[in-house]
Amino acid sequence: MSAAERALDQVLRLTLALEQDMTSSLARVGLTPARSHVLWLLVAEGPSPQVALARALDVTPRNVTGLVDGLERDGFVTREPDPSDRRAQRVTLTPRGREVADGLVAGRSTLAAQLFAGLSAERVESIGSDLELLAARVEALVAEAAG
Amino acid sequence: MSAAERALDQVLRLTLALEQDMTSSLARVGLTPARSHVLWLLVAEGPSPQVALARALDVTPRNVTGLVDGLERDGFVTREPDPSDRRAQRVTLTPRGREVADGLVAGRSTLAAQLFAGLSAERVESIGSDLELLAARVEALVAEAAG
DNA sequence: CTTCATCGTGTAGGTGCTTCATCATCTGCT
DNA sequence: AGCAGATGATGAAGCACCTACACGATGAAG
Repeated sequence: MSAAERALDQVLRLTLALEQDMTSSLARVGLTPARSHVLWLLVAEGPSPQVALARALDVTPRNVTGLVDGLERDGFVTREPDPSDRRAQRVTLTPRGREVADGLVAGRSTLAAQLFAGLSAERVESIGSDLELLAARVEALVAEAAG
Repeated sequence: MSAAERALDQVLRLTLALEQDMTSSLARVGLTPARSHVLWLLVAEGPSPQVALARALDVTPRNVTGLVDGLERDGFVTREPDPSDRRAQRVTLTPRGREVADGLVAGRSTLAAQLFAGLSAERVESIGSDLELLAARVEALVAEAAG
């Protein structure tokens, strides 16, 4: 097995472990990965119509309806009429939703700190740019495959 | 945003892109990620009882039943009686299944080569060990959370 | 030979995703 | 103003992946 294949294996191992870690962390606060993405967006963008969420998440609007259904049922968001478009539903964080969403942001910082603890700033920067290169290459492959 | 957070963002970006790339590649040969894992195992381990697959995949045996149902329906595997245990079903690759599974192995090599093309051997090794460190740390977090 | 563990699967259900159809509303063009 | 077509959200139907629980069949150990 080549060095590149070994490195790829480590990437896959990392992705698998990260997914497990994030899924279990989210479950502890009553969230799933997909629903947490919605909260994340709402923190970043503020109250948004569902179609905007669908575009940002790269999923169908129908799917956002379902995700928001779950978040609404669990008290994280509410649907409110959009003042500028009577067709649209503006999804808005409840106080509890904002609390949990802020926890997500904090959790991300904590995870970053744990992952790179004890590494010099230069090392972290270097790892970051390596990862950026890899990510860009995979994205290019995806774009190529799609186009 | 700290350097660590920026690096973590690149990890997440990489995982997202990789998932998209792999999912679409697999779809082209009529496979889903979960079903491809089963094929991958069958290549590595040879014909296996379903309970062994469940343990290796870290999912419930019931789930393996469903995955094998799909693979069987699509002609990738067959269920055969286990000669040493009449309760067990030995899952075996069909010729077509083996062909596709060999393609998966080849695809992984190709992807590794594309990802690390143009990088020196030392650089690839270095990236690999960085990734290994990160993966180990995340796995430690997962184990801690589970325990 | 009885008891207990194990293998696979039926049933039921939750989540995430899709396509297609539909209704209400918005928008641009005449 | 009025109409045609685009757009926002959702119902219906369906697939993939996963779970827990229950059960029948078989294995293994006393």
